[in-house]
Amino acid sequence: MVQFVHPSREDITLAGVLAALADPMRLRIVKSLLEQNDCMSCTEAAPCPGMAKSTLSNHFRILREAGLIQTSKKGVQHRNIVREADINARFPGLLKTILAFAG
Amino acid sequence: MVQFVHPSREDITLAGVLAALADPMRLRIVKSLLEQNDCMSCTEAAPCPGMAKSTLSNHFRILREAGLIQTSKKGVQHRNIVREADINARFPGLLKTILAFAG
DNA sequence: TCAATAGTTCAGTAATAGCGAACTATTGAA
DNA sequence: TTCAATAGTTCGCTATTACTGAACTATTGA
Repeated sequence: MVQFVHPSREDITLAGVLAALADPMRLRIVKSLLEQNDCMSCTEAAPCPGMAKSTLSNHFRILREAGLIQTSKKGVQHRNIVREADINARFPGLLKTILAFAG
Repeated sequence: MVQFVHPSREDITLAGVLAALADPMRLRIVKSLLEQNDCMSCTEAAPCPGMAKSTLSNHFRILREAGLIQTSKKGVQHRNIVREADINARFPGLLKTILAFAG
């Protein structure tokens, strides 16, 4: 069983969030997650054409460790949701502002 | 004479801006530049204790190439200003929102 | 002309991204 | 139970990038 690292709300840093979002693919992933409001990684929901599974897994790990998403197991799959409440509590308006400009 | 690379306004990308700001030192540099509204790199204005000159130079280069600052020579020194108008035109509110949470 | 100052560039090392291959965990069916 | 299929992670590799001190360039002023 793999345990996921999720920083607590107060451990989410601005630099960490910005670094996590400073990648077009991860920006798209977060945007997509918010639009679907529930998303399975990899092939299904991730808008990542022709990207290696391991690379995708790494992107999700970076988002997770930055505190942007929460991952839980649901059968074989992983369910990822954006930690909107935590991010908004920590940096009000930041996520919305950034995503407004995301492709 | 060193020529500086400054992307045009429309070449400024969201990912580029976020990547440039996804470093605590560079966030502080930009914040400091805005507060002073005019700033010489290195020792004088940069809030960077004990950081190598080359590292600092590199940070300024990254900010410059992301389109966040404009550098011009003024005698021996370099004058750096934040390209507020360009950033705001491209991503209204983004800079203000991010800097509001910067240390 | 020369020393002092401000920055950049260079070379080396350390850290990180991206990839395929191998591995783990869960489901569902024979 | 056992085995194949599926979803992700981890590993080993290579390629790119960051950090640093040392050397270099450019400008000022004596």
